[in-house]
Amino acid sequence: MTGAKSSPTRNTPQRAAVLRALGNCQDFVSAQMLHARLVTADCAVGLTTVYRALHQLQATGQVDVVRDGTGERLYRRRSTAGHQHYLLCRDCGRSRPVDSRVVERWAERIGETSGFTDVEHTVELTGVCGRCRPTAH
Amino acid sequence: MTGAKSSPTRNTPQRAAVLRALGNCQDFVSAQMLHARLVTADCAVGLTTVYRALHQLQATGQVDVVRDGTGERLYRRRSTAGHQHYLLCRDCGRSRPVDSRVVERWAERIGETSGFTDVEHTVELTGVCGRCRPTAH
DNA sequence: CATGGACATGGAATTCATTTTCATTTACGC
DNA sequence: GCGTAAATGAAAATGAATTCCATGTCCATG
Ligand SMILES: [Mn+2]
Ligand SMILES: [Mn+2]
Ligand SMILES: [Zn+2]
Ligand SMILES: [Zn+2]
Repeated sequence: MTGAKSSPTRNTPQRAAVLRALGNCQDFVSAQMLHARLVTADCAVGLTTVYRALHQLQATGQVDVVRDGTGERLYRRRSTAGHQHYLLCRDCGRSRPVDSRVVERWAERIGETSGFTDVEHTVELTGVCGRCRPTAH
Repeated sequence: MTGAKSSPTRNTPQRAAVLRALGNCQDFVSAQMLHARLVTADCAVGLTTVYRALHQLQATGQVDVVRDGTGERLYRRRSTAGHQHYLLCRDCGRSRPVDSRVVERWAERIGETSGFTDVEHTVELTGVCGRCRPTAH
């Protein structure tokens, strides 16, 4: 087995701050945005540490990660345990979870029949939300 | 309608070279890889031009684009007209198209029922192909 | 209380794909 | 051939993400 090396994690105020700031965000935020907020707010945290914290949170399944159009990673705290996919507004970033059971089964089936192992999937939906839609004249 | 601005395109040897090089590739390649090949081969093309050519090809639906684990964009000439999704080997990059009709319908339905407009989707599958799978002892 | 070592931090420097700039060249309708 | 908009490409800029590394903090031990 690949040595199940539980990431050794100490509780530091910085990590707490990152998690807290993440909790205050309604929607997906980039590491940079998050860092900017933290600098503005009470507890300043280094950008490097923000990235490290986000990596850990991802590794332990506490955040969902998506990529925006430019490839930048966006993070969002995962409330309900479990895998989720989202529909994101390309303009404002607003997001909503979507029911992806159909896709999960589809991906699973491909994993079983493809001859590939460890099949993982990325599914992202983007659109323009009601608030961002230009009202017809 | 959104002004159907047909990209005015002149026929240049560079663009031809990019398209030709792309045709010679079995699988997804990055702009950088493609550029490296072109430099080695007969017809050298500037990196900038490679990027520009790929953008056009993407805009006109002549290539499929995916992102690898690091977010780098990979391109592949689209042989059969129409939308495709792929299962990629994380180790060697080998790819195979997958039947995604289920997902297409799913995405379409979400587009209709979500209150979002212009819903687009990204679906990527990655795994480890037979050739890359470490043989059990 | 030291002392030590493992873990953490964060500013600076680095990496690297992609984009921008801009002076120069080229394709092509007339 | 001419004129000009389009295209090219070298160099510089951009920007997210990572790596370096000197410094700081936690904690188990004696
Ligand atoms: Mn899923
Ligand atoms: Mn599709
Ligand atoms: Zn919106
Ligand atoms: Zn492989």
